[in-house]
Amino acid sequence: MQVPADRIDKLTRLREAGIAPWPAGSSLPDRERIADLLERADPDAPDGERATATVAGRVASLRDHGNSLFVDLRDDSGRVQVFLRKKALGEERFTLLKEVLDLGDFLAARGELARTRMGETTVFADDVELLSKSLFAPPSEWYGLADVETRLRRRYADLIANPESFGRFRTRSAIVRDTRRFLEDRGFMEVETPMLHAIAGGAAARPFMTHHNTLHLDLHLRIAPELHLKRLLVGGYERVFEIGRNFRNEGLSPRHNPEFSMMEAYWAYARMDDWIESCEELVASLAADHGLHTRGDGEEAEELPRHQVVRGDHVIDFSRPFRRATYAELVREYADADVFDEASVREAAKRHGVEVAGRRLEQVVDDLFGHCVEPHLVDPTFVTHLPLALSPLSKASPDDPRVAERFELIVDGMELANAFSELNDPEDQLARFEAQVAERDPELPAEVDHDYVDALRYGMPPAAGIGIGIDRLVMLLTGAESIREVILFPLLRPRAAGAEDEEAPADAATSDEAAGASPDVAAG
RNA sequence: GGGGGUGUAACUCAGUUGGUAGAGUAACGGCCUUUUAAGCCGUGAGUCCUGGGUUCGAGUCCCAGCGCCCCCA
Repeated sequence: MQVPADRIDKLTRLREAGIAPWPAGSSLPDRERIADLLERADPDAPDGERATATVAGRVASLRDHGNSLFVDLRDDSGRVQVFLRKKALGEERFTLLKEVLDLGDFLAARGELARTRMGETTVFADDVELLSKSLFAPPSEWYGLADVETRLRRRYADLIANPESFGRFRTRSAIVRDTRRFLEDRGFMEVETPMLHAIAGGAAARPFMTHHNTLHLDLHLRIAPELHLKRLLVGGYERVFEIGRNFRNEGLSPRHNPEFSMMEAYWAYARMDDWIESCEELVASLAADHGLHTRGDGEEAEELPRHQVVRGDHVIDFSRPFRRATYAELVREYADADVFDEASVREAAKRHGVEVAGRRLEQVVDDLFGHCVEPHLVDPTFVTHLPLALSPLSKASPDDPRVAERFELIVDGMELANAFSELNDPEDQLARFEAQVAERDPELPAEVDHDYVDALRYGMPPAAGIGIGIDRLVMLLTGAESIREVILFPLLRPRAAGAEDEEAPADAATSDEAAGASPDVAAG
Protein backbone atom coordinates (compact mmCIF):
# COMPACT_ATOMS: atom_id res chain seq x y z
CA MET A 1 0.00 0.00 0.00
CA GLN A 2 1.13 3.48 -0.84
CA VAL A 3 1.32 6.26 1.71
CA PRO A 4 -1.16 8.95 0.60
CA ALA A 5 0.37 12.21 -0.61
CA ASP A 6 -1.47 14.34 1.93
CA ARG A 7 0.16 12.44 4.80
CA ILE A 8 3.60 12.93 3.27
CA ASP A 9 2.83 16.66 3.10
CA LYS A 10 1.88 16.64 6.75
CA LEU A 11 5.15 15.00 7.69
CA THR A 12 6.98 17.75 5.84
CA ARG A 13 4.97 20.44 7.57
CA LEU A 14 5.66 18.88 10.96
CA ARG A 15 9.39 18.71 10.34
CA GLU A 16 9.47 22.27 9.08
CA ALA A 17 7.84 23.32 12.32
CA GLY A 18 10.50 21.42 14.24
CA ILE A 19 8.13 18.78 15.55
CA ALA A 20 9.21 15.14 15.48
CA PRO A 21 6.47 12.92 14.03
CA TRP A 22 7.66 9.99 16.11
CA PRO A 23 9.27 11.34 19.27
CA ALA A 24 10.86 9.01 21.79
CA GLY A 25 8.18 9.76 24.32
CA SER A 26 6.02 12.40 25.86
CA SER A 27 7.25 15.35 27.86
CA LEU A 28 3.88 15.73 29.54
CA PRO A 29 4.03 14.38 33.11
CA ASP A 30 1.96 11.73 34.89
CA ARG A 31 0.17 9.99 32.06
CA GLU A 32 -2.81 8.13 33.38
CA ARG A 33 -4.87 5.35 31.83
CA ILE A 34 -8.19 6.81 30.79
CA ALA A 35 -10.25 4.41 32.87
CA ASP A 36 -8.15 5.21 35.95
CA LEU A 37 -8.62 8.92 35.40
CA LEU A 38 -12.36 8.65 34.97
CA GLU A 39 -12.54 6.66 38.16
CA ARG A 40 -10.28 8.97 40.16
CA ALA A 41 -11.44 12.40 39.11
CA ASP A 42 -14.80 14.07 39.52
CA PRO A 43 -15.66 16.24 36.52
CA ASP A 44 -18.42 17.87 38.55
CA ALA A 45 -16.09 19.12 41.26
CA PRO A 46 -16.36 22.86 41.86
CA ASP A 47 -14.09 25.28 40.04
CA GLY A 48 -10.56 25.21 41.43
CA GLU A 49 -10.91 21.71 42.83
CA ARG A 50 -11.02 19.80 39.56
CA ALA A 51 -8.26 17.36 38.72
CA THR A 52 -5.61 18.04 36.12
CA ALA A 53 -4.45 15.01 34.20
CA THR A 54 -2.47 13.77 31.23
CA VAL A 55 -4.05 11.24 28.93
CA ALA A 56 -2.59 9.66 25.83
CA GLY A 57 -4.00 7.50 23.11
CA ARG A 58 -5.08 7.10 19.54
CA VAL A 59 -7.25 9.75 17.93
CA ALA A 60 -10.53 7.92 17.39
CA SER A 61 -12.70 10.84 16.37
CA LEU A 62 -12.18 14.45 15.28
CA ARG A 63 -14.80 17.18 15.27
CA ASP A 64 -13.53 20.48 13.92
CA HIS A 65 -15.29 23.67 15.02
CA GLY A 66 -12.97 26.24 13.55
CA ASN A 67 -11.44 27.83 16.60
CA SER A 68 -11.88 24.68 18.67
CA LEU A 69 -11.57 20.99 18.11
CA PHE A 70 -13.04 17.94 19.82
CA VAL A 71 -10.83 14.88 19.81
CA ASP A 72 -11.75 11.48 21.19
CA LEU A 73 -8.69 9.71 22.55
CA ARG A 74 -8.72 5.96 23.03
CA ASP A 75 -6.28 3.89 25.03
CA ASP A 76 -6.62 0.24 25.95
CA SER A 77 -8.67 1.05 29.02
CA GLY A 78 -11.24 3.37 27.53
CA ARG A 79 -12.02 6.56 25.75
CA VAL A 80 -12.30 10.20 26.68
CA GLN A 81 -13.08 13.42 24.90
CA VAL A 82 -10.41 16.10 24.72
CA PHE A 83 -11.33 19.71 23.98
CA LEU A 84 -8.70 21.76 22.19
CA ARG A 85 -9.15 25.54 21.97
CA LYS A 86 -7.15 28.11 20.05
CA LYS A 87 -7.17 30.42 23.04
CA ALA A 88 -5.76 27.78 25.40
CA LEU A 89 -3.10 26.43 23.06
CA GLY A 90 -2.04 29.58 21.22
CA GLU A 91 -2.82 30.37 17.62
CA GLU A 92 0.34 28.95 16.06
CA ARG A 93 0.19 25.58 17.80
CA PHE A 94 -3.54 25.22 17.37
CA THR A 95 -3.42 25.97 13.66
CA LEU A 96 -0.57 23.58 12.98
CA LEU A 97 -2.29 20.87 14.98
CA LYS A 98 -5.47 21.26 12.98
CA GLU A 99 -3.49 21.07 9.77
CA VAL A 100 -1.62 17.88 10.56
CA LEU A 101 -3.81 15.91 12.93
CA ASP A 102 -5.45 12.78 11.52
CA LEU A 103 -7.61 9.98 12.78
CA GLY A 104 -5.23 7.30 13.95
CA ASP A 105 -2.53 9.61 15.31
CA PHE A 106 -1.36 9.18 18.87
CA LEU A 107 -1.70 12.26 21.02
CA ALA A 108 -1.02 13.23 24.61
CA ALA A 109 -3.10 15.96 26.20
CA ARG A 110 -2.94 17.62 29.59
CA GLY A 111 -5.66 19.66 31.19
CA GLU A 112 -8.49 19.89 33.63
CA LEU A 113 -11.15 17.19 33.71
CA ALA A 114 -14.57 18.82 33.58
CA ARG A 115 -17.89 18.52 31.86
CA THR A 116 -19.00 20.23 28.67
CA ARG A 117 -22.32 22.00 28.24
CA MET A 118 -23.63 18.78 26.70
CA GLY A 119 -22.57 16.87 29.80
CA GLU A 120 -19.64 14.98 28.30
CA THR A 121 -16.69 14.33 30.59
CA THR A 122 -13.82 16.07 28.88
CA VAL A 123 -10.17 16.95 29.27
CA PHE A 124 -9.96 20.70 28.59
CA ALA A 125 -6.45 20.64 27.17
CA ASP A 126 -3.98 23.40 27.79
CA ASP A 127 -1.09 21.32 26.51
CA VAL A 128 -0.94 18.71 23.75
CA GLU A 129 1.78 16.74 22.12
CA LEU A 130 1.89 14.54 19.04
CA LEU A 131 3.22 11.14 20.08
CA SER A 132 3.05 9.24 16.81
CA LYS A 133 1.89 10.16 13.34
CA SER A 134 -0.20 7.67 11.39
CA LEU A 135 0.26 7.41 7.65
CA PHE A 136 -2.69 5.14 6.90
CA ALA A 137 -6.23 6.04 7.82
CA PRO A 138 -7.70 3.60 10.35
CA PRO A 139 -10.69 1.55 9.23
CA SER A 140 -14.01 3.32 9.69
CA GLU A 141 -15.00 3.32 13.34
CA TRP A 142 -18.65 3.34 12.55
CA TYR A 143 -18.73 0.50 10.03
CA GLY A 144 -15.86 -1.43 11.55
CA LEU A 145 -13.67 -3.61 9.38
CA ALA A 146 -15.85 -6.32 7.91
CA ASP A 147 -13.77 -7.89 5.16
CA VAL A 148 -12.70 -11.23 6.63
CA GLU A 149 -9.52 -11.49 4.65
CA THR A 150 -8.31 -8.04 5.66
CA ARG A 151 -9.29 -8.70 9.26
CA LEU A 152 -7.12 -11.82 9.36
CA ARG A 153 -4.21 -10.63 7.25
CA ARG A 154 -4.06 -7.31 9.12
CA ARG A 155 -5.17 -8.30 12.57
CA TYR A 156 -3.91 -4.98 13.94
CA ALA A 157 -6.50 -3.20 11.77
CA ASP A 158 -9.17 -5.60 13.02
CA LEU A 159 -8.21 -4.88 16.61
CA ILE A 160 -8.31 -1.13 16.03
CA ALA A 161 -11.70 -1.24 14.33
CA ASN A 162 -13.61 -4.06 15.99
CA PRO A 163 -14.14 -3.94 19.76
CA GLU A 164 -15.52 -7.53 19.74
CA SER A 165 -12.22 -8.80 18.40
CA PHE A 166 -10.24 -6.68 20.85
CA GLY A 167 -12.31 -8.02 23.72
CA ARG A 168 -12.29 -11.62 22.55
CA PHE A 169 -8.52 -11.92 22.78
CA ARG A 170 -8.57 -10.43 26.24
CA THR A 171 -11.11 -13.07 27.20
CA ARG A 172 -8.84 -15.71 25.73
CA SER A 173 -6.01 -14.50 27.89
CA ALA A 174 -8.21 -14.58 30.97
CA ILE A 175 -9.37 -18.12 30.20
CA VAL A 176 -5.78 -19.32 29.89
CA ARG A 177 -4.80 -17.48 33.06
CA ASP A 178 -7.66 -19.00 35.06
CA THR A 179 -6.99 -22.47 33.67
CA ARG A 180 -3.40 -22.15 34.81
CA ARG A 181 -4.52 -20.86 38.19
CA PHE A 182 -7.01 -23.73 38.60
CA LEU A 183 -4.26 -26.29 38.08
CA GLU A 184 -1.69 -24.50 40.20
CA ASP A 185 -4.20 -24.25 43.03
CA ARG A 186 -4.47 -28.03 42.91
CA GLY A 187 -0.75 -28.62 43.13
CA PHE A 188 0.03 -29.04 39.44
CA MET A 189 3.44 -27.93 38.22
CA GLU A 190 3.73 -26.20 34.86
CA VAL A 191 6.43 -27.63 32.63
CA GLU A 192 7.75 -27.16 29.12
CA THR A 193 8.48 -30.18 26.96
CA PRO A 194 10.03 -30.24 23.48
CA MET A 195 8.26 -28.98 20.39
CA LEU A 196 10.84 -30.71 18.17
CA HIS A 197 10.30 -34.44 18.20
CA ALA A 198 12.30 -37.19 16.51
CA ILE A 199 9.15 -39.34 16.62
CA ALA A 200 5.81 -37.51 16.53
CA GLY A 201 3.59 -39.45 18.89
CA GLY A 202 0.79 -38.93 21.35
CA ALA A 203 -1.95 -38.46 18.78
CA ALA A 204 -3.00 -39.55 15.32
CA ALA A 205 -2.11 -36.77 12.88
CA ARG A 206 0.30 -35.93 10.13
CA PRO A 207 3.23 -33.96 11.46
CA PHE A 208 5.15 -31.03 10.01
CA MET A 209 8.73 -31.91 9.10
CA THR A 210 11.81 -29.89 9.81
CA HIS A 211 15.53 -30.49 9.97
CA HIS A 212 18.35 -29.80 12.37
CA ASN A 213 21.44 -28.94 10.37
CA THR A 214 24.37 -29.68 12.65
CA LEU A 215 22.93 -32.96 13.87
CA HIS A 216 21.80 -33.88 10.33
CA LEU A 217 18.55 -34.84 11.97
CA ASP A 218 15.04 -34.88 10.57
CA LEU A 219 12.57 -33.70 13.18
CA HIS A 220 8.85 -33.23 13.48
CA LEU A 221 6.96 -30.44 15.15
CA ARG A 222 5.07 -32.06 17.97
CA ILE A 223 1.50 -33.15 17.43
CA ALA A 224 0.99 -33.58 21.20
CA PRO A 225 3.08 -33.26 24.37
CA GLU A 226 1.55 -36.38 25.92
CA LEU A 227 4.44 -38.82 25.83
CA HIS A 228 6.90 -36.37 27.34
CA LEU A 229 4.54 -35.35 30.11
CA LYS A 230 4.07 -38.98 31.10
CA ARG A 231 7.84 -39.45 31.15
CA LEU A 232 7.74 -36.85 33.92
CA LEU A 233 5.36 -39.04 35.91
CA VAL A 234 7.95 -41.79 35.54
CA GLY A 235 10.48 -39.30 36.86
CA GLY A 236 8.47 -38.85 40.02
CA TYR A 237 6.47 -35.65 39.55
CA GLU A 238 2.88 -36.40 40.45
CA ARG A 239 1.01 -33.48 38.92
CA VAL A 240 2.27 -31.76 35.79
CA PHE A 241 0.70 -29.70 33.06
CA GLU A 242 1.66 -27.83 29.95
CA ILE A 243 -0.18 -25.17 27.99
CA GLY A 244 1.20 -24.80 24.52
CA ARG A 245 1.11 -25.16 20.82
CA ASN A 246 0.63 -28.34 18.85
CA PHE A 247 1.13 -28.64 15.11
CA ARG A 248 -0.83 -30.87 12.79
CA ASN A 249 -0.22 -30.89 9.07
CA GLU A 250 -3.84 -31.12 8.05
CA GLY A 251 -6.57 -29.12 6.41
CA LEU A 252 -7.91 -25.78 7.54
CA SER A 253 -11.51 -25.40 8.57
CA PRO A 254 -13.64 -23.30 10.89
CA ARG A 255 -12.51 -25.72 13.61
CA HIS A 256 -8.96 -26.50 12.58
CA ASN A 257 -5.83 -24.42 12.38
CA PRO A 258 -2.48 -26.17 11.70
CA GLU A 259 -1.12 -24.76 14.94
CA PHE A 260 -3.41 -24.73 17.92
CA SER A 261 -3.17 -24.64 21.68
CA MET A 262 -3.76 -27.43 24.15
CA MET A 263 -3.66 -27.76 27.88
CA GLU A 264 -2.54 -31.21 28.91
CA ALA A 265 -2.37 -32.30 32.55
CA TYR A 266 -1.27 -35.59 34.13
CA TRP A 267 -2.24 -36.64 37.60
CA ALA A 268 -0.62 -39.59 39.35
CA TYR A 269 -2.78 -41.92 41.48
CA ALA A 270 -5.92 -40.51 39.83
CA ARG A 271 -8.35 -42.19 37.46
CA MET A 272 -10.59 -41.00 34.69
CA ASP A 273 -13.42 -40.25 37.13
CA ASP A 274 -11.25 -37.76 38.99
CA TRP A 275 -10.83 -35.82 35.78
CA ILE A 276 -14.56 -35.90 35.13
CA GLU A 277 -15.04 -34.05 38.42
CA SER A 278 -12.21 -31.57 37.92
CA CYS A 279 -12.90 -30.98 34.27
CA GLU A 280 -16.54 -30.25 35.00
CA GLU A 281 -15.58 -27.84 37.75
CA LEU A 282 -13.04 -26.04 35.56
CA VAL A 283 -15.22 -25.78 32.47
CA ALA A 284 -18.31 -24.72 34.41
CA SER A 285 -16.42 -22.01 36.26
CA LEU A 286 -14.76 -20.71 33.10
CA ALA A 287 -18.15 -20.64 31.41
CA ALA A 288 -19.64 -18.69 34.31
CA ASP A 289 -16.75 -16.21 34.51
CA HIS A 290 -15.92 -15.70 30.84
CA GLY A 291 -18.85 -16.99 28.82
CA LEU A 292 -21.01 -14.80 26.63
CA HIS A 293 -24.19 -14.41 28.65
CA THR A 294 -25.87 -11.70 26.59
CA ARG A 295 -28.31 -12.70 23.90
CA GLY A 296 -29.12 -10.23 21.13
CA ASP A 297 -27.90 -6.65 21.24
CA GLY A 298 -29.03 -3.10 21.64
CA GLU A 299 -32.51 -2.63 23.04
CA GLU A 300 -33.36 -6.31 22.72
CA ALA A 301 -30.34 -7.56 24.64
CA GLU A 302 -31.18 -10.17 27.19
CA GLU A 303 -28.96 -11.11 30.12
CA LEU A 304 -28.89 -14.86 30.79
CA PRO A 305 -27.91 -16.66 33.98
CA ARG A 306 -24.22 -17.39 34.26
CA HIS A 307 -24.46 -21.10 33.54
CA GLN A 308 -25.96 -20.32 30.13
CA VAL A 309 -23.67 -19.32 27.29
CA VAL A 310 -24.83 -17.87 23.99
CA ARG A 311 -23.37 -19.24 20.79
CA GLY A 312 -24.92 -18.16 17.50
CA ASP A 313 -28.66 -18.72 17.61
CA HIS A 314 -28.61 -21.14 20.53
CA VAL A 315 -27.75 -21.37 24.19
CA ILE A 316 -25.43 -23.90 25.83
CA ASP A 317 -26.27 -24.94 29.36
CA PHE A 318 -23.17 -25.49 31.50
CA SER A 319 -24.97 -26.28 34.73
CA ARG A 320 -23.53 -29.19 36.69
CA PRO A 321 -23.57 -32.10 36.51
CA PHE A 322 -22.93 -32.41 32.79
CA ARG A 323 -24.68 -35.22 30.95
CA ARG A 324 -22.85 -38.57 30.94
CA ALA A 325 -23.41 -41.28 28.36
CA THR A 326 -21.42 -44.14 26.95
CA TYR A 327 -20.12 -44.14 23.42
CA ALA A 328 -22.07 -47.28 22.58
CA GLU A 329 -25.33 -45.85 23.94
CA LEU A 330 -24.95 -42.72 21.86
CA VAL A 331 -24.09 -44.58 18.67
CA ARG A 332 -27.12 -46.77 19.31
CA GLU A 333 -29.32 -43.72 19.92
CA TYR A 334 -28.28 -41.51 17.01
CA ALA A 335 -26.91 -43.93 14.39
CA ASP A 336 -28.86 -47.05 15.30
CA ALA A 337 -25.75 -49.23 15.23
CA ASP A 338 -23.95 -51.62 17.53
CA VAL A 339 -20.39 -50.43 18.00
CA PHE A 340 -19.16 -53.95 18.65
CA ASP A 341 -20.84 -55.57 15.67
CA GLU A 342 -18.99 -55.12 12.38
CA ALA A 343 -21.98 -55.87 10.14
CA SER A 344 -24.14 -53.41 12.05
CA VAL A 345 -21.49 -50.68 11.79
CA ARG A 346 -20.96 -51.19 8.06
CA GLU A 347 -24.68 -51.14 7.40
CA ALA A 348 -25.16 -47.96 9.44
CA ALA A 349 -22.21 -46.36 7.66
CA LYS A 350 -23.83 -47.06 4.33
CA ARG A 351 -27.14 -45.69 5.60
CA HIS A 352 -25.55 -42.45 6.78
CA GLY A 353 -23.23 -42.01 3.81
CA VAL A 354 -20.01 -42.65 5.75
CA GLU A 355 -17.06 -43.88 3.69
CA VAL A 356 -16.16 -47.51 4.38
CA ALA A 357 -13.76 -48.49 1.59
CA GLY A 358 -10.16 -48.86 2.71
CA ARG A 359 -10.85 -47.78 6.27
CA ARG A 360 -10.28 -49.69 9.46
CA LEU A 361 -13.40 -50.63 11.35
CA GLU A 362 -12.64 -48.31 14.27
CA GLN A 363 -12.18 -45.41 11.85
CA VAL A 364 -15.60 -46.11 10.38
CA VAL A 365 -17.09 -46.22 13.86
CA ASP A 366 -15.43 -42.95 14.72
CA ASP A 367 -16.68 -41.30 11.51
CA LEU A 368 -20.14 -42.55 12.34
CA PHE A 369 -19.84 -40.99 15.77
CA GLY A 370 -18.61 -37.74 14.29
CA HIS A 371 -21.38 -37.56 11.69
CA CYS A 372 -24.36 -38.87 13.58
CA VAL A 373 -23.71 -38.25 17.25
CA GLU A 374 -21.49 -35.23 17.84
CA PRO A 375 -23.72 -32.66 16.09
CA HIS A 376 -26.53 -33.56 18.52
CA LEU A 377 -24.49 -33.02 21.66
CA VAL A 378 -25.00 -29.31 22.35
CA ASP A 379 -24.96 -29.12 26.13
CA PRO A 380 -21.73 -30.48 27.63
CA THR A 381 -21.69 -34.26 27.53
CA PHE A 382 -19.10 -36.65 28.91
CA VAL A 383 -18.89 -39.50 26.44
CA THR A 384 -17.35 -42.47 28.23
CA HIS A 385 -16.27 -46.02 27.38
CA LEU A 386 -14.73 -45.17 24.03
CA PRO A 387 -13.58 -48.17 21.99
CA LEU A 388 -10.16 -49.35 23.07
CA ALA A 389 -9.14 -49.56 19.40
CA LEU A 390 -9.44 -45.76 19.26
CA SER A 391 -7.44 -45.32 22.46
CA PRO A 392 -3.89 -46.59 21.97
CA LEU A 393 -2.48 -44.83 25.05
CA SER A 394 -5.35 -45.57 27.35
CA LYS A 395 -6.03 -48.29 29.92
CA ALA A 396 -8.82 -50.72 29.20
CA SER A 397 -11.89 -50.63 31.38
CA PRO A 398 -11.70 -53.28 34.11
CA ASP A 399 -15.32 -54.17 33.30
CA ASP A 400 -15.03 -54.53 29.55
CA PRO A 401 -11.76 -55.10 27.68
CA ARG A 402 -13.27 -53.72 24.47
CA VAL A 403 -13.53 -50.19 25.81
CA ALA A 404 -11.11 -47.72 27.33
CA GLU A 405 -11.34 -46.04 30.73
CA ARG A 406 -11.62 -42.77 28.86
CA PHE A 407 -13.98 -39.88 28.20
CA GLU A 408 -14.38 -37.12 25.70
CA LEU A 409 -16.22 -33.95 26.62
CA ILE A 410 -18.37 -32.80 23.71
CA VAL A 411 -19.89 -29.32 23.72
CA ASP A 412 -21.92 -27.86 20.86
CA GLY A 413 -20.76 -30.65 18.60
CA MET A 414 -17.08 -30.05 19.32
CA GLU A 415 -14.63 -32.27 21.11
CA LEU A 416 -13.45 -30.01 23.90
CA ALA A 417 -11.58 -32.40 26.19
CA ASN A 418 -10.20 -35.90 26.13
CA ALA A 419 -9.07 -37.79 29.21
CA PHE A 420 -8.21 -41.30 30.28
CA SER A 421 -6.55 -43.53 32.76
CA GLU A 422 -3.07 -43.86 31.34
CA LEU A 423 -1.79 -47.15 30.03
CA ASN A 424 1.31 -47.94 32.11
CA ASP A 425 1.83 -51.57 31.09
CA PRO A 426 5.01 -51.33 28.98
CA GLU A 427 4.51 -54.56 27.06
CA ASP A 428 0.89 -53.74 26.23
CA GLN A 429 2.01 -50.28 25.11
CA LEU A 430 4.77 -51.74 22.96
CA ALA A 431 2.30 -54.11 21.30
CA ARG A 432 -0.09 -51.26 20.54
CA PHE A 433 2.70 -49.10 19.09
CA GLU A 434 3.84 -51.99 16.92
CA ALA A 435 0.31 -52.50 15.67
CA GLN A 436 0.12 -48.80 14.77
CA VAL A 437 3.37 -48.91 12.85
CA ALA A 438 2.19 -52.00 11.00
CA GLU A 439 -0.82 -50.05 9.71
CA ARG A 440 1.56 -47.82 7.71
CA ASP A 441 -1.08 -45.09 7.96
CA PRO A 442 0.46 -41.66 7.23
CA GLU A 443 -1.47 -40.33 10.20
CA LEU A 444 0.16 -42.76 12.61
CA PRO A 445 3.75 -42.72 13.82
CA ALA A 446 6.05 -44.51 11.41
CA GLU A 447 8.29 -45.70 14.18
CA VAL A 448 7.87 -47.16 17.64
CA ASP A 449 8.90 -44.75 20.41
CA HIS A 450 11.11 -47.26 22.22
CA ASP A 451 12.35 -44.69 24.68
CA TYR A 452 8.79 -44.15 25.87
CA VAL A 453 8.33 -47.89 26.32
CA ASP A 454 11.60 -47.96 28.26
CA ALA A 455 10.32 -45.14 30.44
CA LEU A 456 7.27 -47.23 31.28
CA ARG A 457 9.58 -50.14 32.08
CA TYR A 458 11.09 -48.02 34.85
CA GLY A 459 7.58 -47.87 36.24
CA MET A 460 4.89 -45.18 35.89
CA PRO A 461 2.39 -44.80 38.71
CA PRO A 462 -1.25 -45.29 37.87
CA ALA A 463 -2.37 -41.93 36.54
CA ALA A 464 -4.98 -40.12 34.53
CA GLY A 465 -4.39 -37.39 32.00
CA ILE A 466 -6.51 -34.80 30.24
CA GLY A 467 -6.20 -32.58 27.22
CA ILE A 468 -8.37 -29.51 26.70
CA GLY A 469 -8.43 -27.62 23.41
CA ILE A 470 -7.88 -24.01 24.35
CA ASP A 471 -8.96 -22.55 21.02
CA ARG A 472 -12.21 -24.47 21.03
CA LEU A 473 -12.86 -23.58 24.63
CA VAL A 474 -12.49 -19.90 23.74
CA MET A 475 -14.73 -20.38 20.71
CA LEU A 476 -17.44 -21.93 22.85
CA LEU A 477 -17.33 -19.32 25.55
CA THR A 478 -17.07 -16.24 23.33
CA GLY A 479 -19.59 -17.33 20.71
CA ALA A 480 -16.99 -17.50 17.94
CA GLU A 481 -18.06 -19.59 14.96
CA SER A 482 -14.56 -19.95 13.56
CA ILE A 483 -11.24 -20.85 15.16
CA ARG A 484 -9.76 -17.89 13.27
CA GLU A 485 -11.72 -15.56 15.51
CA VAL A 486 -9.80 -16.83 18.53
CA ILE A 487 -6.28 -17.15 17.04
CA LEU A 488 -4.61 -13.78 16.64
CA PHE A 489 -2.70 -14.66 13.51
CA PRO A 490 -4.23 -17.74 11.89
CA LEU A 491 -2.48 -19.38 8.96
CA LEU A 492 -3.39 -17.92 5.57
CA ARG A 493 -1.82 -18.36 2.21
CA PRO A 494 0.78 -15.59 2.07
CA ARG A 495 -0.08 -12.77 -0.23
CA ALA A 496 0.55 -9.03 -0.52
CA ALA A 497 3.79 -8.90 1.51
CA GLY A 498 6.60 -9.09 -1.02
CA ALA A 499 4.20 -9.88 -3.83
CA GLU A 500 4.38 -6.30 -5.06
CA ASP A 501 8.12 -6.64 -5.59
CA GLU A 502 8.22 -10.20 -6.82
CA GLU A 503 5.08 -10.15 -8.89
CA ALA A 504 6.53 -8.62 -12.00
CA PRO A 505 9.39 -11.06 -12.68
CA ALA A 506 7.23 -14.02 -11.69
CA ASP A 507 4.52 -12.96 -14.11
CA ALA A 508 7.03 -12.38 -16.86
CA ALA A 509 8.44 -15.87 -16.40
CA THR A 510 5.00 -17.42 -16.54
CA SER A 511 3.95 -15.58 -19.66
CA ASP A 512 7.27 -16.42 -21.36
CA GLU A 513 6.72 -20.05 -20.62
CA ALA A 514 3.18 -19.90 -21.86
CA ALA A 515 4.21 -18.12 -25.01
CA GLY A 516 7.04 -20.58 -25.66
CA ALA A 517 4.86 -23.59 -25.07
CA SER A 518 2.08 -22.53 -27.37
CA PRO A 519 2.91 -19.57 -29.61
CA ASP A 520 -0.39 -19.94 -31.46
CA VAL A 521 -2.64 -19.66 -28.43
CA ALA A 522 -4.97 -17.33 -30.27
CA ALA A 523 -5.60 -19.96 -32.93
CA GLY A 524 -6.62 -22.57 -30.35
C1' G B 1 -9.44 -32.82 -4.59
C1' G B 2 -15.04 -31.59 -5.84
C1' G B 3 -19.20 -28.10 -5.48
C1' G B 4 -21.32 -23.29 -4.22
C1' G B 5 -20.48 -18.10 -3.07
C1' U B 6 -17.54 -13.74 -3.28
C1' G B 7 -13.82 -9.84 -5.03
C1' U B 8 -16.10 -2.17 -7.27
C1' A B 9 -12.69 4.43 -3.82
C1' A B 10 -8.92 4.20 2.45
C1' C B 11 -13.81 1.85 5.03
C1' U B 12 -19.09 0.04 4.42
C1' C B 13 -21.72 -0.90 0.21
C1' A B 14 -25.08 0.22 -4.48
C1' G B 15 -24.51 -0.50 -9.73
C1' U B 16 -31.14 -2.12 -13.76
C1' U B 17 -31.51 -5.47 -20.15
C1' G B 18 -24.32 -4.85 -21.93
C1' G B 19 -24.40 1.90 -23.16
C1' U B 20 -19.95 8.11 -19.80
C1' A B 21 -18.25 4.56 -12.43
C1' G B 22 -22.10 5.82 -7.77
C1' A B 23 -23.62 6.89 -2.30
C1' G B 24 -22.39 7.46 2.90
C1' U B 25 -18.05 7.73 5.88
C1' A B 26 -12.86 9.08 5.58
C1' A B 27 -9.54 12.76 2.82
C1' C B 28 -8.81 17.88 0.77
C1' G B 29 -10.61 23.44 0.71
C1' G B 30 -14.11 26.98 3.17
C1' C B 31 -17.55 28.64 7.66
C1' C B 32 -18.32 27.86 12.86
C1' U B 33 -15.01 28.28 20.46
C1' U B 34 -19.39 23.03 23.97
C1' U B 35 -19.61 18.96 19.52
C1' U B 36 -20.22 13.70 19.84
C1' A B 37 -22.02 8.95 13.51
C1' A B 38 -21.46 17.34 14.79
C1' G B 39 -23.54 20.49 10.85
C1' C B 40 -23.54 23.44 6.16
C1' C B 41 -21.02 24.65 1.17
C1' G B 42 -17.40 22.93 -2.25
C1' U B 43 -13.36 19.48 -4.33
C1' G B 44 -10.52 15.36 -5.41
C1' A B 45 -10.52 10.26 -5.26
C1' G B 46 -10.97 3.76 -8.99
C1' U B 47 -5.78 -1.82 -12.09
C1' C B 48 -14.34 -2.51 -11.06
C1' C B 49 -9.01 -9.19 -8.34
C1' U B 50 -5.76 -10.81 -12.86
C1' G B 51 -5.44 -12.48 -18.00
C1' G B 52 -7.96 -13.79 -22.32
C1' G B 53 -12.64 -13.95 -25.30
C1' U B 54 -17.59 -12.30 -27.36
C1' U B 55 -19.39 -7.36 -28.79
C1' C B 56 -19.66 -1.14 -32.14
C1' G B 57 -19.37 -1.10 -26.71
C1' A B 58 -18.02 -5.38 -20.76
C1' G B 59 -18.10 -3.68 -13.67
C1' U B 60 -22.17 -6.52 -16.09
C1' C B 61 -21.89 -12.07 -20.67
C1' C B 62 -18.19 -16.42 -21.66
C1' C B 63 -13.32 -19.03 -20.53
C1' A B 64 -8.96 -19.59 -17.49
C1' G B 65 -6.33 -18.24 -13.18
C1' C B 66 -5.64 -16.02 -8.11
C1' G B 67 -7.30 -14.68 -3.03
C1' C B 68 -11.04 -15.22 0.57
C1' C B 69 -15.63 -17.64 2.68
C1' C B 70 -18.87 -21.96 3.15
C1' C B 71 -20.11 -27.10 2.24
C1' C B 72 -18.41 -31.96 0.85
C1' A B 73 -14.30 -35.65 0.49
